[in-house]
Amino acid sequence: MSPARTNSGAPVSLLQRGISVLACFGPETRSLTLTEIAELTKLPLSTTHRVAGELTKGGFLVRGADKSFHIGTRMWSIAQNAPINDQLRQSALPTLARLYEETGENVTLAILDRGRALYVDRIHGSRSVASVTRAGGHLPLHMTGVGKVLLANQSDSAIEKYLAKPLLSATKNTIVDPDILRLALAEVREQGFAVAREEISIGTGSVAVPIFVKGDVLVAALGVVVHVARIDVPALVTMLRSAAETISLEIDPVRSFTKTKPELRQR
Amino acid sequence: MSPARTNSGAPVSLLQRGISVLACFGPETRSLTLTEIAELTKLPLSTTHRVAGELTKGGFLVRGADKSFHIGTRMWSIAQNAPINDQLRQSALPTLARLYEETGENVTLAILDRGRALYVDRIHGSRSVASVTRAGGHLPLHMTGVGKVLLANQSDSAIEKYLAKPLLSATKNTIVDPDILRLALAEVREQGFAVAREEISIGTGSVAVPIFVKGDVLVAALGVVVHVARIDVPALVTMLRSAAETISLEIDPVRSFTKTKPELRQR
DNA sequence: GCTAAACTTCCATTAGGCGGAAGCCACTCA
DNA sequence: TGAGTGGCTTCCGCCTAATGGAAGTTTAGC
Repeated sequence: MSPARTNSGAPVSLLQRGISVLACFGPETRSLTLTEIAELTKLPLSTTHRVAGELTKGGFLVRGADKSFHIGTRMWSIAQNAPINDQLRQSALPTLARLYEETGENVTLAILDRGRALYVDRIHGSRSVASVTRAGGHLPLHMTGVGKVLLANQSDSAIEKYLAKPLLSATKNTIVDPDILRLALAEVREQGFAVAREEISIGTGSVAVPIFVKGDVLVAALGVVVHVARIDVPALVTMLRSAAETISLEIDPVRSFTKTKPELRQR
Repeated sequence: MSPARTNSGAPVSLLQRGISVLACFGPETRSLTLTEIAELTKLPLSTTHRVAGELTKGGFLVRGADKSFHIGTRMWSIAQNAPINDQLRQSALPTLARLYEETGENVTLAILDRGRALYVDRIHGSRSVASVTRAGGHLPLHMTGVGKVLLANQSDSAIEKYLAKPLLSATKNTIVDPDILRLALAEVREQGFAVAREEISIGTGSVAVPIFVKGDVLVAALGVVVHVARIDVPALVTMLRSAAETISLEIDPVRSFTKTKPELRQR
C-alpha cells in the first residue's frame, strides 16, 4: 500500500479511507456518484472505486440503478445499536411523541457530542415550522435552546474552552460576545431552561430544558422549535419539564451516553 | 497482508474485516470487549486490536472506561443519512406518534430488506405489551403482521422463493405449512391487511397494513403489536389505514427505499 | 503477593492494496 | 451516425501497510 504516496493527506489506513468515504454522506449529500466521492475524499478514482465497491459488498453502501451510492441498510441497522439510540432515544420516543401531540411543534432531543449538539431525534410535522435541525445532525451550542442547555451545564473550564473559540454567527441575533453568552448561560443554569429567539434562523425560536438522571447527571436536552411569535415560555417550560421528568424516569439503567465530554463532571 | 494465511475464512479485505467487527454489535451485544470481538470475528487478537483501534480513531467505535467497545456516535450520525431513515422514517414519525397516542400500543414500521422485515422504527411505552421488535432489527416475514403484508405484496415468484425455504417456527401458532401460508397471503392481499395471533410470541398479536405510494408501489408496512386479548381488528385496521394514507401522502418524492428486492415489481 | 486473564506492543515477513493508464460504456451534439 | 465527452471499470507491476505470533504489560481476583 502506498496511501501517503501522493501527498501527506490525513487518511492513511484503508479503514480510515473507508470511513472517509462513508463520511461523505450527509444531509445534503445522501446520494453520491463515484466521481463525487473521489472529489470529496481527494482519493484517486480507481482507489475510490475499489473502496466503495468493497463497502458495497459489505452492505455499508448500496448502489442505485443510476449508479449512485447511498448508505446501506446494513450500516444503518448496525448503527441502531449505538448507546445513544438504544438507551436514550428509544426510551424518550413515546414522550417526544406525546409532547409533539401536545404542542404541535417541532420537538427535538439532543446530546453533547464533540463540542456540538447532536440531534438524537426530532419529531416534526406539517403543523410545525421548518427547522434546520435533523436527526443525526450537529449544530453549534450557542445558538439553539438545546445547545445552550447542554453548554450551560458543563464545568466552568469546558464552558471557557468553548467561549475561547470564536462564536459563529447565523443571524443578527446570534450571541457572539463571550461575555454576554456567559451571562446567558448563568441564567440558563439558574432558571433551568433556555430560550433562543431567531438566533439560528429568522422567524423561529426555541425553548429547551435539561434531562438529568440521578438528580444531577446531564444526559440530554429536550426542546421545541416554534414560530417566534408563538413562543409562550411559561407554558412550554411546564410541558417540557414534565416530559423531561418522564424521560428521566424511563431511563432506568444509568449509563454514560456521552463518551466525549472530558471536562464534564465524571459522576 | 496475509488475510487468508491462517484459514480460508470469509473476510479477506481489511474493509470486510472492519465491517465484520462492526457487525458484531447487535441488540444483545451492544457492548463488547476486545476478546469478545476477536472470538466473534474469529480474527487473531492482535489483528482485532488494530482494526478496533483504527475504527475507534475514526469514531465508528468508542471505548468506555471499562475498556469495552460500543458503536460510536460518528457512525450513528452518518448512518442517519440512509434512504430509509431520511425519506421514510422521518416522514412517518409524526404519524406513528399520533397512532401511538390513539392506540397506546406498540406501533411499528417495517420495510422489506434482504428477505426479512426490517423494523425502521417502533414506538412503545409502558402501556404497551413487551415486543421482540427493535428499530433496526430484522424478523422473518411469515410470523408477524408487517411481515405478512410485505410478503403478500411481492411477486408470485418472490413468494414462492420464500416458501421454498423451510419456515422457522417461533410458537405453536406460527404458520410453517407453505400451503396454509399461501392462502393466508392471498387473504392479506384481498383484505388489504394482515393479522398475526401469537405467531411469534405467546400473548401478543399484531395487525398491519401496507403503505403504498403512487397507488401501487409498496414501500413499507405499518403495524401495531397488542395483547392478544385486546385485538379489535376492525378498529385497528381503520386507524392503521388512515395513518398509512397520511404517511403515503407525506412521502412526496417517490423513490425506491428497498434496494434489494430483485423480484419485486420494478415500477 | 501471586495467578490468570485481558490487553498492548513489537517486528520480520509478505500479500493485499495502490493508482496511473488504458479500455469501456452511455449519452450528446452536430 | 460518428466523433466527442464524461463517468465508470479493469488491468497490472510495484511496494508498503497490514499481518499475527510472541513477548511484555496492565488489571482483576483470590
